[in-house]
Amino acid sequence: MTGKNKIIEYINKSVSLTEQEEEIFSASFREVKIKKRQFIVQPNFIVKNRNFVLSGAFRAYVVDDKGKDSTIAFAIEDWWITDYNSYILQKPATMFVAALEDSTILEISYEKEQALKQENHKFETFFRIRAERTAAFMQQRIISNLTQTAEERYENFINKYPQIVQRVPQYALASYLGMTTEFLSRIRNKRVTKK
Amino acid sequence: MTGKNKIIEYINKSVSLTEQEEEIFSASFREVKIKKRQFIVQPNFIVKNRNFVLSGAFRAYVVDDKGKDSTIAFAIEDWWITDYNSYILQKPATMFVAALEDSTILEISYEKEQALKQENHKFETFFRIRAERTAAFMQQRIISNLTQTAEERYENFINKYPQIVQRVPQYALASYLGMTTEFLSRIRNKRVTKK
DNA sequence: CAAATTTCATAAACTACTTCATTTTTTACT
DNA sequence: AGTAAAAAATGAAGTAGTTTATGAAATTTG
Repeated sequence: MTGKNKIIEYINKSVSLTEQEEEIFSASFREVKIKKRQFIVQPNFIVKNRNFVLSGAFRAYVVDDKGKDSTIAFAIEDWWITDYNSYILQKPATMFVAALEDSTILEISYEKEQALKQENHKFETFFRIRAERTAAFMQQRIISNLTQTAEERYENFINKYPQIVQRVPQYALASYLGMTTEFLSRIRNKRVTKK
Repeated sequence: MTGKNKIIEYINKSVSLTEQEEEIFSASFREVKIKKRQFIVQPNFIVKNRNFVLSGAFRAYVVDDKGKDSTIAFAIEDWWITDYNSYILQKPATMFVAALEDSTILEISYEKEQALKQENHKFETFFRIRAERTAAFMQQRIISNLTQTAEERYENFINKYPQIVQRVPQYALASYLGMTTEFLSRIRNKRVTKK
C-alpha cells in the first residue's frame, strides 16, 4: 500500500470522504524518508509540519540546562509526531524530534492544514477529533504520573504499548516514564528473577 | 453582564459569529448554580456536560484504591471543566469534580455540542481550537512534571497562575503538583524565611 | 459565637528513587 | 571481522520527598 493510501485509510476511520476529497487530502501531504538519528524538529525553530509516521519510529524530547534529557513522546506506524506547542501556536520549538530507526513519514505544512480546515467542514472535524484524542491521551499520562509509582508506570506502559517497548532504547523509555535508566534496569531485572 | 453574554464574548475571541449564530450558541447552554462541596461529576457515571465557569472555582480529582487523592485540574472564571476522557469518549468517569466555592456555571450537553458542531463549520472550528489549546496546556504540564523538582513546579505554578494559588486549599495544590501537603508547606516556609 | 471540622505547620524517621563509578553487553562503523 | 562507541547492568552512597504523629490555626455550621 502506498503512503497516500495509508493516510486515506486513516482519515476514513473518523470522517467519510468522497473520492475527490480523498484526493485533496492526500495531495496535501509529502512523503519523506528520514535516516536514523536524523532530526525533523529542533529547538528554537518554528515547527512547519505535522508528521504522520508510515514506517519507522521517532522520539520527541527536551534537554534542560543541566543536560538532562526527558522524552515527551514516541511515535511508530500510524502515529503523529511534532512539537505540538510549537506547531499549534506557531512559536519556537523547545524539543528535538529524532528518528530512532530509518523511517518514512508523510508531512503536512501548517499552511496546508489551515487551508484544508477552512475549505471543508470534514477536514475541520478530522483535526478536531485528532486534537481531542491527543488531549485525552495526555490526560491519561498526567494521571499516571500523579498516581502511580515508577514500577506501576512501567507495568502500565508495557501493557498498553508492548510494540513500543521492543523498539525504543531503555534510557528513552525511562525518561518517558520519569525515572532514571538505572532504576528502570533494576525494575526489569527484579521482574525477570521473580518469574 | 449575563452568563450568556459572557460565553458569547468568549467564543468571539476564536471565531466571529453573526447575531443569529450567537443566539444559537448561547441557547445551547444552561446556567446552573452549584454550592460549595457539591459534585458536578462523579466516578462511574458517563459525563453528560462540558462546563464553563461563570463564577466560583472547581477541582477535578481522582481517588485511588489506597485513598490517595490526586488533583487533575482546577477551574475558575472563564475556564472549562469536566472529566475530559469521560465526556469526549462517552465512557464512565474516573474523576470527581467538586465546587471549591459557591459557583455558577454554563453547561452544554454532549448531544447539543455534537449538533452545534455538525450544523455549523464555525462551531466545529471553535471546539477544535478548544481541544488544541487543552492538549497544548496538558503537554506543558507533562513537561513540567518530567523536568522539574517539586520546588520548581511550585515556583512555576505561582508565576503562571497566581489567581488560583490564592483560592484553592494547599492540599489540593500540592496534589496537583504531585507532592504531599506537608512537603508544600515546607517549601512555602523556606521561601518566606529566605526573604 | 461556640463547637465541630477542616486545613496548615512542624519534626523525626523512613523509603523510593537518584547519583556516581565501574564493568559488561550490544550496536555501529571501516 | 574487528574495533570503537553506545547502551545496559550492577553496587554503594546519597537525597528529595513521604509517612506518621501531634498541635495550632482557620473556617464552617448549628
